[in-house]
Amino acid sequence: MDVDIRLLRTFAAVAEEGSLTRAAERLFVSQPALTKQIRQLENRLGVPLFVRSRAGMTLTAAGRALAARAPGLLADWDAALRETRRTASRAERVLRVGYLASAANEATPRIVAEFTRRHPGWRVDMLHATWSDPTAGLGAGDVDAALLRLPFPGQERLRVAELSTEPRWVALPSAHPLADRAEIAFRELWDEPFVAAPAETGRWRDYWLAADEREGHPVRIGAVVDHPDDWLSAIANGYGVALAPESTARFYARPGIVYRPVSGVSPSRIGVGWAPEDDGNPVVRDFVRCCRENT
Amino acid sequence: MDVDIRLLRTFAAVAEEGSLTRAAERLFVSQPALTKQIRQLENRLGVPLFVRSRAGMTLTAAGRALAARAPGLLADWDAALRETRRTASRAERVLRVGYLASAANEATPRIVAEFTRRHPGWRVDMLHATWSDPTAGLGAGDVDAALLRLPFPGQERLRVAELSTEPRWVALPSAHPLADRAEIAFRELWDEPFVAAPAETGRWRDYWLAADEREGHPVRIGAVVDHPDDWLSAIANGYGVALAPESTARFYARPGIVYRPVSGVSPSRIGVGWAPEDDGNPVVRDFVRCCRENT
DNA sequence: CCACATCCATTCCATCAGGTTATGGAAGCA
DNA sequence: TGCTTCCATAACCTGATGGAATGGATGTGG
Repeated sequence: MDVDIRLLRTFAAVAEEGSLTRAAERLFVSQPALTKQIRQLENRLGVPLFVRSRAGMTLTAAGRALAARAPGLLADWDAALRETRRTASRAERVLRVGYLASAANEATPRIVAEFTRRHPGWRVDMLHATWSDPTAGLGAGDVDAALLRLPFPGQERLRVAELSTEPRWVALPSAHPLADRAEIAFRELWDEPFVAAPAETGRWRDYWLAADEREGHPVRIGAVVDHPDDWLSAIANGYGVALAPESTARFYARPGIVYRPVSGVSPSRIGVGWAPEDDGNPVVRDFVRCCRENT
Repeated sequence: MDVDIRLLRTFAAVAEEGSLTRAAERLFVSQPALTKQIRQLENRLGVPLFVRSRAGMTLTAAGRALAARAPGLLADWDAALRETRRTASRAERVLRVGYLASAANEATPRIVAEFTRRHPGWRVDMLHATWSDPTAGLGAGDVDAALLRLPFPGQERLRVAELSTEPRWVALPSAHPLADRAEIAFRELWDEPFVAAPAETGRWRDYWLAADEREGHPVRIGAVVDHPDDWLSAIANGYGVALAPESTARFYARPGIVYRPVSGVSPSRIGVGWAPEDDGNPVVRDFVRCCRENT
């Protein structure tokens, strides 16, 4: 009669979406998998949770009772796991720092060096995040701090200190007609296909498509990627262009790709983030201070 | 990074017992299974939770953090499942009643008939419990009410109304030297091997061994059984004798077994139990009233 | 001092649960 | 009638899980 947490997550997703098909997309599994999971949950509880119809999945009274509790249970559960991880890394004297490829730059080694100088015996683990998680593991509590690009979705629930800004440039295939220009106006890129981050990154994706600075002009998506290497390949292969912070030109120089300054887009901001629970954590505070003093 | 509830239960058991071996016994699985589960939990969290030694399993700091939260999480989880089931059975107009074989007697059909007369459209599901759960499913929230033998472990957390008492008799193999006596004094049975309920039923098991009424005389266990049929077989096969309520003599008459009155033991009490959450539930209250008025 | 008991870890194996793809069936819509 | 949109089912494959037997380390008692 034991029910897996995964089943509860599935249930919550289906209850929210009102549809197996849509929930399946959101959870990145096939629809039949959810059919089975929901039925399994119903069997283990001995209670029907949904009424099936062509219109979708509608909650029964019992389903509503469970749906009302599910978010709280899941949140408590995740909080307990986070707390456990935090305890562990403190006990081991390890500071876990997530970073987005594009947010780690020349300052990073200085920051880490300064931190370890101030905290002998401590180790800094730098954990590389994919673009599908713009919080670089902070949102899930996998890290104690993170070097990020602002803004990102979920920012309200975390603490963030802005460290620096950089102009945004554009990455182009070298064969691109604009590739030999010294500087490019953003409006000239409006009709170009763009290489974008996965859709679930929401606001972050929009920011890098500069969706707000197109004066209503629609975005064309040429490819969706999740990782710097794929990003570079997609651009080199001519699937599209992409905005990128200036430092990317130095860190990800590659044959087949050129980087050019862009006018008419706001600069990118780099920040360091941490969880509100760590406001009083001297180690995290010190790491943030090192970030501030070394950028 | 999703962690199964089962792993948390395992973890809680191991943390409490301080030993894989003992926890394995308690959970009715093999010790290697727990070795694997604990390791899996540690891997998924990326955090060591125990320090292994020949003395057993000792919690690390992170392990203590998780152990502190685990009971609450598990309790919330179980409460949510209970609530969901309760909602379902109310919506379906089904009253689920658990019963111990020995607690259902001649009154039961009258109770159910009276209840369905007062609640047309409702159905009563009678669910038979094994002796390893003297709460007949109430403790786990599987039923809305239960017909029980008092006292039983966990009684404090439930509501109970006593319905009637019955003298306790003894069930003997027909070949037993005492089998042709009209009545037996309990002290004559002190040295007999007894057929007992599983050890995890604690107080309930002790009650049926009349452990308190032996004036310190130790109990001899001849067999452990979980089900009326096994119980009858064990007695008929001469593995031991057992106390039983008088009505058992009528419900479980069988060749090879005789029932005899016993003097010197307290009578057995039958009760109806329900969950405190249902104090305000008119259907459950009515069922309890039907029990009271029909015994 | 050696046999023994007590722990946890490891290995091997059988089983089952979970996922995927492909397909079916029902119902609204044009 | 054909198309789309739901969920259910079937067939298949992989990997996780649990059990039995065994190993290794470490105290303990005669």
